[in-house]
Amino acid sequence: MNTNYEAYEQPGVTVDLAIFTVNKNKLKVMLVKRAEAPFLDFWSLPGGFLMHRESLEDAAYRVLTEKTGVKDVYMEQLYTFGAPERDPRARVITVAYFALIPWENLNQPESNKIKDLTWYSVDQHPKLAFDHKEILKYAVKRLRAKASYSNIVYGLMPEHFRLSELQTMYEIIINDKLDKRNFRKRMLATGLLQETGEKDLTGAHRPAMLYQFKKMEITFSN
Amino acid sequence: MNTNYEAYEQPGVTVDLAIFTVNKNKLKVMLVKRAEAPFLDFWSLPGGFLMHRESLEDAAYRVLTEKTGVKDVYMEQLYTFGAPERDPRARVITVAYFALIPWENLNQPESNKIKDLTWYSVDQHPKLAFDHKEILKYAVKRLRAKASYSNIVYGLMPEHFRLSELQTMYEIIINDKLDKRNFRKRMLATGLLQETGEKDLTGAHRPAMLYQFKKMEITFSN
DNA sequence: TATACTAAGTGTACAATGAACACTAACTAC
DNA sequence: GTAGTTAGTGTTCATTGTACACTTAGTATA
Repeated sequence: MNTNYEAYEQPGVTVDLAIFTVNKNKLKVMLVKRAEAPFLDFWSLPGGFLMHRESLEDAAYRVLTEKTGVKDVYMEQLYTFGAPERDPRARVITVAYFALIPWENLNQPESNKIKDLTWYSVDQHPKLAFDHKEILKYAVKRLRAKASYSNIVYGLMPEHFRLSELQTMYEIIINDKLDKRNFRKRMLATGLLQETGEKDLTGAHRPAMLYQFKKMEITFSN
Repeated sequence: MNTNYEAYEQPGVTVDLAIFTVNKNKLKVMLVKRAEAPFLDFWSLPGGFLMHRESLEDAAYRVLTEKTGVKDVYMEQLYTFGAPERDPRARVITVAYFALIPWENLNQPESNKIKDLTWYSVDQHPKLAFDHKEILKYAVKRLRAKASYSNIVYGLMPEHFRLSELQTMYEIIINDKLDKRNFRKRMLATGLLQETGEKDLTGAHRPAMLYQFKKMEITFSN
């Protein structure tokens, strides 16, 4: 590695986040409204500059916590975008992360629907600043891919849930219908689920057993 | 995204490459000897600072071509490493790439065994500068994983090859033995291989059909 | 209080895929 | 011409994935 530190004026380094949740049967992503140029008043993914003594992951986590108030969420590095003209004012490269948050864990998210932060359906969002459309597209692709071979979807579920809710979550992410019996067989066979003993008595129908995840990492995360 | 460009002194941005090849039945990675501090005389992955009007991928490709003289190789972004203390002198974040080159495509690689560039077996290499040990480990992990669900191994094969050579290549990468008949069935079933019509007559045994890849992209690359 | 409505919960048969396994063919060397 | 070496080829069995329909347990309401 060349260590001639003075050779080039160094680019800016930011992190940007695709923070996903699911609400009303739609996969949604957090967008914030820009308050300054460039792209004034455009929507963008939340992000920020990397601080001095901060790792990339810490920076991403900082932005995440600032915007959501939530800790202890699933997050992973997505990709680093560095096209020379991606920011019209200066050379800026951005390390993109994606994160998953259960809708239930967001603090009164409806009250956040003030003008500068909101949740948009991923397939129906406004024009985005910078190359954020591309970043979002890549994040959705990664999420959909991982949903089919890992248990990443767990990151979107509340503490306790019915199996039918879990199935619906999978269906929303992979955008396809699943067979109920096969789904249940497969999920229970993983050994990652645990009956809570409680039942969900809402609705005019047979009550459902509530499940939770056994405490462990999300598998196959890399 | 915060665009207060003047807020922080910006870190340096480099690219580093894990360039793999296979020779003498060993997976090898290119290492270069550092000619300056820090880590003077340590071995490291080849890399360099990002230039002004250059995309990250162009920078990686530039380093790759400088070091190998080879174009038209498989390369993908691996991960971005940004721990605050990874470079003892200044804040530097690095975007790591990995690349695959068939040994046959390297120009007289033996003559490169001058003191500052060589190929080391990935499981038997000297102490590396910076966090390059971690980067290399991550790259090997990614390569091994992808070998089992994609045709990424193609990137290591010469133009024409015997099926037994392809099998050996897989075995080296995944570090396990494969069944000959099942392997051939599976490979031919992909439809990605084409007989060249030529036979390899070397050796005191039945000659082998030579194959080539149909001209197309490596699939499942992301 | 009986009937309609709704989502929960359950098993089996068939197809597709993956894994194990051994002999014959075609050449060279001696 | 005999020994040595790698190329090339199918079948059986186990495992996994897929398709598919009825009964159960509650609520709502007539």
